[in-house]
Parts: sequence; structure tokens; C-alpha cells
Amino acid sequence: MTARSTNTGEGSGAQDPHRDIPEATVARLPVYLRVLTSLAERNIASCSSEELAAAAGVNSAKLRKDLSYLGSYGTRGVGYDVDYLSYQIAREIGVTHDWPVIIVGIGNLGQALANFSGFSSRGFRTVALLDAAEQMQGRTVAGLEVRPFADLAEIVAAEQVSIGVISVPATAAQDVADAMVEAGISSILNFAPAVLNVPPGVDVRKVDLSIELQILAYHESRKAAEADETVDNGSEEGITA
Amino acid sequence: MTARSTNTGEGSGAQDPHRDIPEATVARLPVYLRVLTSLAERNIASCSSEELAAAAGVNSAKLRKDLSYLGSYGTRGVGYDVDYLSYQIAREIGVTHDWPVIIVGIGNLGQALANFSGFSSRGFRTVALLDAAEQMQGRTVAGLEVRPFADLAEIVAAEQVSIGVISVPATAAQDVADAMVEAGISSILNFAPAVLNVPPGVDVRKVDLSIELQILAYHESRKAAEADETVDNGSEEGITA
DNA sequence: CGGACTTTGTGACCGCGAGAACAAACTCGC
DNA sequence: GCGAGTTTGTTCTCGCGGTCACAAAGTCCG
Ligand SMILES: NC(=O)c1ccc[n+]([C@@H]2O[C@H](COP(=O)([O-])OP(=O)(O)OC[C@H]3O[C@@H](n4cnc5c(N)ncnc54)[C@H](O)[C@@H]3O)[C@@H](O)[C@H]2O)c1
Ligand SMILES: NC(=O)c1ccc[n+]([C@@H]2O[C@H](COP(=O)([O-])OP(=O)(O)OC[C@H]3O[C@@H](n4cnc5c(N)ncnc54)[C@H](O)[C@@H]3O)[C@@H](O)[C@H]2O)c1
Repeated sequence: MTARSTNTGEGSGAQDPHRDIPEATVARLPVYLRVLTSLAERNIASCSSEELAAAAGVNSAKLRKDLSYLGSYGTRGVGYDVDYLSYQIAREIGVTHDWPVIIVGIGNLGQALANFSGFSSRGFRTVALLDAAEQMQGRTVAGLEVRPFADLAEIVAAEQVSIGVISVPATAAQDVADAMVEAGISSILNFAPAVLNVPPGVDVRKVDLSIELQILAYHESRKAAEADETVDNGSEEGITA
Repeated sequence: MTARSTNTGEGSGAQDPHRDIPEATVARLPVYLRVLTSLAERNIASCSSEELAAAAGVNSAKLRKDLSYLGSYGTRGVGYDVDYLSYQIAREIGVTHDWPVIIVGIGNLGQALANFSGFSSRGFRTVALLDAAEQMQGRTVAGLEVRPFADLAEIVAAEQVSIGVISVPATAAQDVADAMVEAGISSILNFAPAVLNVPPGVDVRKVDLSIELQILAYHESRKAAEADETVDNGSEEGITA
């Protein structure tokens, strides 16, 4: 999913034994962190891998292996300390401090994102909303004034922004991405249904609702086809045993 | 990502040689379809795998292999016919006809989704908006009246809905999912940051913005750390050759 | 203090998916 | 009609990721 390019030194190998957490694990760490936060809110101090895994919806062995990439933070025979593990995961992800984020394109979706409170509680702070449309200028959304797109570079520099969200129409997405990169942003979350071209070193993640729905539709089609077949063949339900 | 359970007959093996398209391929087919649609709009009749792959942002060999799962729809020495291939992909995904969809939770996000025009053009039709809150009842959003959550079963049955979207707070997500399944929905797109428990045969896909941002944050952290190291070690740029 | 029990951390195995390379098949020009 | 050129479809290999199973390590009770 991520268009993460290989490191700057293309051929260097760069096998620093420091840490290299598998991408699949990185994608699950936030889930674990959320579960742990929820446990902490219920004043649960300690927790086994089995319980954690169940709450996160994954296999317990997978969870243990994931956590082992960060170090040995559990106690055998007991489990994991909720607060301690939470902190370790947050530190690994890099959300012990807040990341400033900007949103470009304050339409339907952009406004919903700006109004969304879930970001601030999970390590992010929306510092600016930008839009190119004349009639959006000066309007206030979620307590922030909508600023002209031309101010992008200035804002990024002033607030040290490295993460940008794109919620403009697909046709404008590449232009916005180019401007973001030019301004110094190196991570982009893209909601527009467009393939973004970015230079090495810049990460792009895309969220595409139509694709998600179409994947569901595919499985629905097959379920329907399967059901038809089962009707034709008569019942196939496990009467074997 | 998908919590698709194994088929009804858990141990049956079900090796129907009919078709079994790899999940990774299924996730890319919608991207190809979008690219093809875009080409068709520009009156481009034919296209090589190389061009398609570039526009979709994937490797051309991978694209060819993906397409080969549907059959041999290309012409060697020429490429693919845009309209023909579009239709074949749409048929495989199952979006030659529209799928009725309902959205539950018409808050910030739900309203943005309801107002989003992109769904209808990609094989989906929002047939109902549901919300539990008293003050939402009777309001009209995107040309549809918001209906009480209690009407869920009735609507699903009347409109033959099999796909549901959840955009309620995380605490309510499991309840809504249960009700959806009870009503006969078998595919769920979940925006709430919660792990949903559903019976076998029901597909769930989740879209979690906080997780996406946290993954970006992780890579940002590492980029920052890397940059620090490079400064310490002096330049490491490819001077080797 | 020791043994039984619990739970972590990890080694081994397997299957999916990505990518490179190539043979087959088709078109087009002569 | 035929050869050169082009592009597909497929085979092979390799590495990542998921799962099982177990040894190591710690706790707790008698
Ligand atoms: N609304 C949804 O629920 C939804 C769902 C999935 C995907 N999307 C995607 O998200 C994007 C935005 O959707 P939306 O419904 O909010 O659209 P919208 O038309 O409501 O909003 C787009 C905003 O972007 C601004 N804009 C346009 N060009 C710009 C530019 N070059 N620079 C800065 N701002 C610019 C416009 O002024 C407008 O305010 C689209 O690509 C859409 O496909 C939206
Ligand atoms: N707004 C965003 O941009 C955004 C981004 C990421 C994730 N999310 C997630 O999407 C979900 C919705 O976010 P939101 O900002 O729209 O919240 P919101 O509070 O604005 O809207 C939630 C809506 O759900 C309704 N609701 C609550 N319980 C219900 C129930 N049991 N049955 C039916 N309806 C019910 C409420 O009446 C309300 O209208 C949340 O889980 C949130 O974490 C939102």
C-alpha cells in the first residue's frame, strides 16, 4: 500500500541491525496501542498476549512476535504491563509527542476530517486547513480559519509540518502533492482516487472508499454465486461427520 | 485486512477449480478499472500492459498476471481493448449493476459519505441513511431522509441490501454490526476504530484514519532518526561507484 | 526452597505474492 | 505469404508474513 521508496542510498544494502520492523507489524502496532489505551481507561494494569490478541482481532503468536520486535517487554508467566507496553509502542511509532498535520481541500470530506476529534487523541494536531476556492477563504471550520492554498509553503515551514492530508478532487491531487513535497512535506495521506507520483523518500498512503466497496462487492458476488451452486447441488452443509 | 471467514463448510477444502482470484489481485482490480474508465473518457480505445501498469502505479508483469486470472483478454503484439477489458473487470468484480448500500451514523463522516458522488459512478447506490439520534430524524441529507435506526431490518429486506457502511462512534459499532448481520447484511465497511466480531460468511473491511496516520508517523520518525545518523556519519550518498 | 503451572519469546515450516525472464502468439510491412 | 517486431501470458525463484509448537523464564503455592 505504501509507496515508500527504498532508502536514499539505493544500493547500499543498509543492513543496520538497529531495528527494522516489518511493514505488516507496523500496521498492527496502532491497533495494539488502541486496545491498550482502552484497557488503561478501564484501570486494567496487566494483560496476557492471549487477551490482547483477542481484543485486537489477531492471532496471539503473531501479536507476541510483533511485540518482540520492539524488545522483551513482557513477563513470562504473567503477561504485559499495560502502561509500560503502551508507552513502548507509542515510542516506537513516534507518537509520544504530537505531529502537526495540515489538511488540503476543505470540502465534504475535509470538513469532516477537520471536525474529527479522534486525531488529536492519537498523536496528531491539525494546525492548518487550506483550500484554493475563493469562497472558502476566511471561513472557520472546527475552530481553524481556512487559509489560501498559496500559503502552503509558509505554513509548513513555520509549523514544521511533515504530514499532509489530501482531500481535493482527483484531478487536483497530483498538483497538491507536488506542492506539498516542494514545501517539505514527506508523508501524505491521500483520499483522492488518484495514483500519486512522488520522489524517493516521500511516503504516500491512500484511502480509497470506492475500492473498499468494490472489494466487498466482489466477495458478495461470489457469495451469491456460491449460494446458487449450493442450491443446485442440494445441501452441502457438513453432514459428513 | 479482510475478516473474511472460511467458507461455510470449514473442513471441506472447497477446491472448486472455478476461479479463485488472489486477494491481492482483487484489491488491485478496482484500480485498473478506474484507470481504464479514465482512458475511455479520453477516447483511448486500446492500451498496452506497460501503459496500464504505469497509470495504476504497479509493475507491468504483476498487472498482466492479475489480468490473466480473469482470462486471456489481451491481444499479443497489440495490448488490451479498453472497453472490453473494462467490462470484463467490472463483471468479475460484480459492478455491472449497482449495489444498494445503506449508511448508519449520519454525523460528520456519514454526511460526507452521503454527499459523496463518487460511489454512484462506481457501482453503488445509497438507498438509505440511518441514525439513532432523535434530532437527526426527518432531516434530509444528500436528498435522502434520515430514518430511524429501528427501520434497519425493514429497509434491508425491502431494498435487498447486502452492503452496509458503519460511521457511528466506536462504542456503538459492534451493536450496529450485530443488527446489520441480523437484518441480513453480509458485507460491512467500518469506519469506527473498533474490532468487529461477525459470524462466518460476513465480510468486514475497516478504514481507520488514525492508523494510517500513525503508520506515516512511524516512517517519519525513522526518517528523522536516519537523517540524524547521516549527519553524524557524514555524507553516505552513493559515492561508492 | 522446590516443583508445578503459566506465559512469553522464538525457531521451523509453509504458502502467498512480487518480480524477472522467456516462449508463444499476434500484427504489420514488404 | 512471410519475417521482423511487439506484447501477452506464464514459469520460476525468492523473500515476506502467518501459524504452529516448544523451550526458556518467571510466578506462585505448599
Ligand atoms: N466525501 C467523501 O465522503 C469522499 C469519500 C471518498 C473519497 N473522497 C475523495 O475525497 C476528495 C474530496 O472529496 P469531497 O467530497 O470533500 O469533495 P469537495 O468537492 O466537497 O471538496 C473538494 C475541496 O477541494 C478544494 N480544492 C479543489 N482544488 C484544489 C486545489 N488545487 N488546491 C486546494 N484545494 C482545492 C475545493 O475548493 C473543495 O473545497 C475527492 O477526491 C473525493 O473523491 C471523498
Ligand atoms: N469524522 C471523521 O473524519 C472521521 C475520521 C475517521 C474516523 N471516524 C470515525 O467514524 C465514526 C463517526 O465519526 P463522526 O465524526 O461522523 O461522529 P459523529 O459523532 O459526528 O456522528 C456519529 C453519528 O452516529 C449516530 N449514532 C450513534 N450511535 C448510534 C447507533 N447506535 N445507531 C445509529 N446511529 C448512531 C449519532 O447520532 C451521530 O449522528 C467514529 O467512529 C469515528 O471515530 C470519523
